[in-house]
Parts: sequence; C-alpha cells; structure tokens
Amino acid sequence: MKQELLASLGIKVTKQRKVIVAILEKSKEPITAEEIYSCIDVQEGINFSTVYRTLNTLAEKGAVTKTGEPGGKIYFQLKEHHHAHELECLACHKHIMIDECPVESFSRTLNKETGFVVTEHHLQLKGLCAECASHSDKSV
Amino acid sequence: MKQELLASLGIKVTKQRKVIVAILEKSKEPITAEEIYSCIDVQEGINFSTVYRTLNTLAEKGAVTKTGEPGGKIYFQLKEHHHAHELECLACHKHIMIDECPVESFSRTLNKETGFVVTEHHLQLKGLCAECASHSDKSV
DNA sequence: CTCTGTGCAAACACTTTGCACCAAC
DNA sequence: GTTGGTGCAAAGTGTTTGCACAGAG
Repeated sequence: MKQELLASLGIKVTKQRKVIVAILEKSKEPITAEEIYSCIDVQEGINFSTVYRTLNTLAEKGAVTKTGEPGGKIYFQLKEHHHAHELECLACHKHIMIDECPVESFSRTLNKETGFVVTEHHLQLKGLCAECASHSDKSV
Repeated sequence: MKQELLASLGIKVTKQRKVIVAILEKSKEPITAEEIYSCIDVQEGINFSTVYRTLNTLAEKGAVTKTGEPGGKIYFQLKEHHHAHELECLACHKHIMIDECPVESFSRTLNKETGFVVTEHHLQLKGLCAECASHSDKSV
C-alpha cells in the first residue's frame, strides 16, 4: 500500500481517503464512483459526496485520471496504471510527454459495440505546442 | 446540401431534422446539443427535446458520432467529417475499419489543458476481434 | 389514414455544493 | 487551535421520457 500517495500530494490523510485510494489500487481498470462507493458502503460507511470529492481532489492533484463515454458515468483510475504518449511540435520539434491516454476509454466503448478487444495500441500526436500555436495565430 | 441523408436512413424528413442536419453540416467540428439549439432557437423554434431526439436517432442510424469528455456535455458530429482507423486482430489477422476516432475528443481536452494543438495523428489498434476473443475466453 | 416525429413539461441520472460538525496537522 | 475534510441533504447540469397533437408517407 502506498498511502503515502496522499501525503505526497499535500492533502490530509484521512480514513476515507485511504479506503478510496486502496480501492483504486486494487482495481486494475477504471471504475466509477458508484462502484467505489459500493465497495465501501458496508464496511466503512463513507458518504457518496466524499467519494466524489476525494476522486476530484485526486484528479486535480494529478494522481487520478477520468475517462468515460460522453454523457455516461465517469471512470476513475490511478495514473500509475497509465502509459505515456508523446506530443511532437511540428514547429519547434519539442517533444512533450502526456500521461493520459484517450485509447483506454475508447477501447471500452469499442468492445461494447463490436466485441473487439484492444490489447495494444500505438498513438502518435503531432501539432503545435502552446507557444508555437500562439505565434502562428497572432502572426496572421 | 445532402438532406437525402435523412431519407437514406429510413426516417421521416421533417423540417426540424433538415435544420439540424444542416447545422451539423455547417459545423466542421463537433458541437453540443445546446449549440445546435441556440442556432435554431431564433429562426425556427425547434424544441430542445427534438434536438436531442434527432441527434440520438442520427447516432443510432450511424450518421452521427458522439464525443466528449467524461461527465461533460456530449458533442455531435456527422460521420463524414471523420477519418477512419483500423483494428488489427492479432489472432486471425483480420483488418476492421472503424470510423470513430477517440483522438478528436482527446485533442480538444488536451488543447484546453495544455494549449497544444493537435493537427495530425496516427493510431494503431491491435487486439482480438469478437470471434477470436470469444474463442480464447471459452477455451480457458 | 397511419404511424412516426414533435412540443411541452416533468422526470432522470450523475455529480456537485452549502452548511455544521469533526479530525488531521 | 486552525484548517481542511466529512456527512447530510438539497440543488445542479445535461439529457431523457410520457403524453397528446401534428405532419410525413
């Protein structure tokens, strides 16, 4: 258990947060607030709002990522379960790492719709970084 | 204008649907139901429910795709504005084309968060197609 | 004429928030 | 002791739905 995660984020380490982080750690795939809630309901009696608030706090601190289909429930997962992708700026050729991945949520949808199981993917993103984009905008 | 789209889907061609499709055609990027509604509000007086119902009907018929961030508003766009990606089955080596793209919605989020503008991307998806996946499941 | 689509308003599901109390630092 | 976190219940937000009427086929 790395409950130190909470401390390292500079937020208070409460019983509730420990429980929620523990559940996130156990779940190797994204889960909804509801699922988390139903895991604790019985044993600990943590409030639904607390679940949401904790998840949002963790997301703000960058420890958790949200995924999900448009209009549907939000799925949460610890970022450690993520892999990284790279952005390449076509103007300054800077490379930027991002640890969010759009394919995970997409794969879930795809599986529901088609039955296809995505086991690996490769994603290349190219474009303009914030600075280069603003330059080219203003120069017009 | 390809209002024949409506007829080709086997649904009734109403004034409201024409207007909505026309707006979707005009908008080269995904828009929300709200945005569509505000486009028509003045001129035609179409109901919000009709907008949603039409969009969902179009989505069911496969003429429109939904995208959007988890927990956020749903963005709609005509599929013609999409490009395709390919699924490759690692077992039977079948290739399957899909015309949805998870990167579009992701790019929007990314831009909001980091300012990076994605202008091109390349996505490879590999895994198991529905049949191969079910075989490998059942064989265990 | 029939049946699908529409308007309206009310219901929904999921998520967020205000306030008073409580516990971590 | 201070400040941030929690529980509770109530309010949001975006989307969906039931019903009676209207318009497309």
